[in-house]
Amino acid sequence: MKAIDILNQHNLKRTSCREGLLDVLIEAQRPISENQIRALLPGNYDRTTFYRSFKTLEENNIIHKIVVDSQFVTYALANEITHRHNHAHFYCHECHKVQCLDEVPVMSTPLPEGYEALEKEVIIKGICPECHA
Amino acid sequence: MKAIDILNQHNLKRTSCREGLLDVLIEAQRPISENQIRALLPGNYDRTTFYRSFKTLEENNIIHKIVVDSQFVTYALANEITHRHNHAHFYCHECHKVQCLDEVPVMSTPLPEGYEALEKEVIIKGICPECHA
DNA sequence: AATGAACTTGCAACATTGTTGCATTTGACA
DNA sequence: TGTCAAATGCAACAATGTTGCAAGTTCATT
Repeated sequence: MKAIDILNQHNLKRTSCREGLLDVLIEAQRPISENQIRALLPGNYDRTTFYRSFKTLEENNIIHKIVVDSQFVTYALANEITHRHNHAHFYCHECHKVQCLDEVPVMSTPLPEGYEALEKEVIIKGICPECHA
Repeated sequence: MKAIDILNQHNLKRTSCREGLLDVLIEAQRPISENQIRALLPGNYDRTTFYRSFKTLEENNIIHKIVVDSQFVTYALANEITHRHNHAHFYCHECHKVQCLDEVPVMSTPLPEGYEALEKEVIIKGICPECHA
């Protein structure tokens, strides 16, 4: 699926910022930060535009945001899996990379009476395979 | 357990900021934000002092930080339960309150080969009992 | 192709959150 | 009470994110 198709599918205008942003995320295949995206993105977009693009894409469930820490936010393409199910994320303390664990099921947590769950964010922090000595 | 005792137990100096901060968190009995703490805290401490106090208290496992969103961070007292086990948090979209779900067990997620989990953050977002019509 | 309405962008200004270095003050303990 | 390490307040700065508005684009329709 190409960036242009995604935008068309959602009736969003095809602008170079949105298209570039999506291209970078498609290419990356894992969650990356705003700065990483900017480094990979040809052209120099205003921060405002960037944030507004993120917002639009997120509202349309095209991308999703992963808040690892208040100072470390990443974005990733949403796919059929991430779209339908909640899924866990892994953050590596060594290499600081974030991964979507699509294949890891997020157990439905039994909540006390009266609570209605709408979304669920799971972030597991530790050491990833690549960083294990 | 009073604020003073907690500080002594951890060999931390008893300063009015730390003591007040802990008093407010003990009183609140649920996670609250920096601004909420400040509103409840007599005296007017510098932001720097506040942040450094949070850091110290967190490093000593006296409090823990819950990042609901990059723009919404709360702090809560750590207790025996939260200290020993991972626990889930609930964020209500209506009243914007955060709760520690001490009694809700966080399932140990089976990770793919090679991943080592050290911490796990679970935030469930939805509607809390009080906000249900 | 040209038009036009609606949407998107860039800019300036601002708000919030968090950090660092340094001089001053405070707490703990002899 | 004096001493020293630790904590605080201040100033300056950095990063992240938002808003209003003027100018530029996109896209469907002539």
